[in-house]
Amino acid sequence: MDDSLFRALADPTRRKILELLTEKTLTAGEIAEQFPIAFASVSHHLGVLKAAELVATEREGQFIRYRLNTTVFQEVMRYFMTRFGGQQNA
Amino acid sequence: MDDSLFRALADPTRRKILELLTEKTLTAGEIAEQFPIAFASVSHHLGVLKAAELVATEREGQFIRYRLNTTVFQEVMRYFMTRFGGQQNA
DNA sequence: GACATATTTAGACACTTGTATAAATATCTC
DNA sequence: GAGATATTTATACAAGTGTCTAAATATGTC
Repeated sequence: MDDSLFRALADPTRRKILELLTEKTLTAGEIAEQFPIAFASVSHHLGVLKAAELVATEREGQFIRYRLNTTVFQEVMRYFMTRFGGQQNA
Repeated sequence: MDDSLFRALADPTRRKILELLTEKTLTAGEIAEQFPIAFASVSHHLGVLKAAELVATEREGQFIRYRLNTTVFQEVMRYFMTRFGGQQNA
């Protein structure tokens, strides 16, 4: 399991970004304006999420649109299910 | 969702410890001897895991026995399932 | 109590991380 | 091309993290 994945999830701002993206795709600016930190800081977080392949991007003119990469979430869930999720309760 | 939980999961040594504990409960020493780092460093990791309530402990004479706390893993899985499970984002 | 074993805690240190501001890059409109 | 908007990259810095060695605490044995 890739270390960058869990490290990316270890920051609350980044998890909030991911949660926003479950609603709909958003541009970098639309994401940034929902946080009290500098745009450049949000951009840094987006870079971390992208490096972990938790999100994917697509340029739309001057905007860059972010969307969840659901594939990687399935990997995360499979990680937990196979190792810790199994039979002990459910 | 508690931040300490994801931070605890963000280190590969700690994830390995958790995986060891899925097999069976282990004492601190039994865990530590499986890693190339100092016992004190493993003890630190165990403290992080315990603070995140991913593991629980029980004293057994001079030993301290660690076991998984499956309840918290269920919370992690529920987090992923409810937010990112099974929805497609165009 | 004295000593050995098991484990944690205390400092110290290098490295990483989240943030900020400023500069750079990309695209659009004129 | 010039200027405006959108976003990233560069740089710096305080705070956090993982590791170490050494010291402290807890238990068991004599």
